[in-house]
Amino acid sequence: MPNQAARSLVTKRHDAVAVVIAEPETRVFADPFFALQLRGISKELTAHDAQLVLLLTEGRDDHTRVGRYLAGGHVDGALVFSLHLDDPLPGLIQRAGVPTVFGGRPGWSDGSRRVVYVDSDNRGGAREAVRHLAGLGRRRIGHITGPLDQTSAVDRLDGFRDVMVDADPRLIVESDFTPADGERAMRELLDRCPDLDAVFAANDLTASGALRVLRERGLRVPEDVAVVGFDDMLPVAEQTDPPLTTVRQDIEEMGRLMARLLLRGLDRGDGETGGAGEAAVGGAPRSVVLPTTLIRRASA
Amino acid sequence: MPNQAARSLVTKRHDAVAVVIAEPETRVFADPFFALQLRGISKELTAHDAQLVLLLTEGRDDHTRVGRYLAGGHVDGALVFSLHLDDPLPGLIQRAGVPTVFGGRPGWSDGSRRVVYVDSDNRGGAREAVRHLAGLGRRRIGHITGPLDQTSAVDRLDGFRDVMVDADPRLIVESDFTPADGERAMRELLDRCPDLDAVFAANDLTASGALRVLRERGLRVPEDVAVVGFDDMLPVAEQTDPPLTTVRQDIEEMGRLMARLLLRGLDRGDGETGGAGEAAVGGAPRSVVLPTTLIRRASA
DNA sequence: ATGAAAGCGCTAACAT
DNA sequence: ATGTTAGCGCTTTCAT
Repeated sequence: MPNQAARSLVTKRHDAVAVVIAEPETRVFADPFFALQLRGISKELTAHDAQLVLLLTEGRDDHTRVGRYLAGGHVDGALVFSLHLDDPLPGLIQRAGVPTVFGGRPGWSDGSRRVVYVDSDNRGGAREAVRHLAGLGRRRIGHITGPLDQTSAVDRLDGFRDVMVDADPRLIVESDFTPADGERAMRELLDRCPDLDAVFAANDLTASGALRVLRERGLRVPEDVAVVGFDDMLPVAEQTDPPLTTVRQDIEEMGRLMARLLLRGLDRGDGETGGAGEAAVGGAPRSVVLPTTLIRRASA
Repeated sequence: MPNQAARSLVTKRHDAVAVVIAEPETRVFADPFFALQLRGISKELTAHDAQLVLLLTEGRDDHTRVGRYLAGGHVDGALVFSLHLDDPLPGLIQRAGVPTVFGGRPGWSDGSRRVVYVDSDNRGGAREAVRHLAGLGRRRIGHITGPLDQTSAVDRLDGFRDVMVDADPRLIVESDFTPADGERAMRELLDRCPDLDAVFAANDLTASGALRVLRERGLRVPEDVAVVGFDDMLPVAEQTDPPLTTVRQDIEEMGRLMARLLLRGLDRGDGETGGAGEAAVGGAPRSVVLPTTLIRRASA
């Protein structure tokens, strides 16, 4: 069997793609989100005989290591996740000159660079969630946000505001996508506005925490307070009591699409079509935003 | 900066190790288990400047692909997880001749090969769990097992039997480590033995499903039925109602240790010591079994 | 001590 | 169509 090192030496191709996950906190892995994306990515990569090199970064010092690795030309491209606003990674990556697709719309304001990303329609999905609540006759609708240094959280908040134009600011409380902090946020919301009749939580994990607090306070869901989440993580959304009405995003498909866009950009695209939200068939890959769907269960 | 391909061509080293996760079902990623192991592995590898190449196998056909990759000499070694009894992977790996450390005791009976693995003391932990229940005065103790084609599940069942020597066979029901099937198993247990007063579930996820069924049937935990889990996955065990008494295993440490053993076997061991359950300091790496601890919360 | 050269195993370009 | 050869960028050996 052929020796890969010799092969790469002459072809300058490695058939390997780096997946960079910035994991500043413990949170990332408490959450099936990354696992699902990874799975989508893995499927697409193996279908193209490319390997997945996983780069987990725990802190600032790791960033330089990742930058070095990417610049070292070990991989043909990179898939990068969960950038926060102040993240030095994009700069490093650009300097490394590696073809990259981002997971989620990057947050930096610099419009000069043309970046390719895959995201869900967070804003549209949030609007649909809140409109659903309003359609149920709810008027005092609270929102538990995600961490506002991530665009997904900001976009969902914007969607909330699109519908609740004059929302009482006390009805919005920032949280961090974890169940535990979802509990804290729900308590705060209830303390500020005991008369609220609905909550839109920025993800399912947060919603599950909120549900627990509601029950603990003796409030019935959905009769007293209706709850909508975001993500539709099956193991969470179907197991809550009551089962969660939520905005579904196809996370595995996002991963698959990221890999596909990257591979295509690397000229390995074989003209394959199909799949919802496909980017332009020929030419340079462009960002794609996938649609979301409201899944009605019992909580709203 | 140096070209890695050229470097590997002459040094025959890649500073990369493969992590192979056999993922026959969807389950693997619903479960934070692998994420935690991965994190431990990643930490140790990056500390030694080695890269992590992730190989996910979805089905039989993927096995040959993995075998080919491993035999292709792309990586210096492999870390292999979640083997089932009938798994063709070990054979392929051995044929590929790649240094390997297994996660969890491999199940095949062939004692001829000397394999290196890292595992928790599943049997001992299970014994401790059941003794705790017995110490609470419980007599009709049920056991919801994991999938019995995995050694971890078998070992925990053996631990259960060590204490409950003459256990009524109806008190044992096989499950698959998921919350949903945990519910099913708990119902079955209750239908068979309405008088049971305790349950040892083979993992926390299963226990959480059992807890839900118990509440749904109006049984109080721990007054009517005491429950002990296994794993101590914080996001699960602390969030259940009531919080779960469980057997803790240090999953991240297992991952770290696997990587350390492998690296040492590759002669990259720099004499580093420390860490519980460390294998022999010099010489070839040997398997290590990490201790478990009972964590008392409210459910038993 | 520093520098020149051979060769790792492959692919691509060239010659037959 | 098949066979031959240069050279990818590094490390290691050997000579200065």
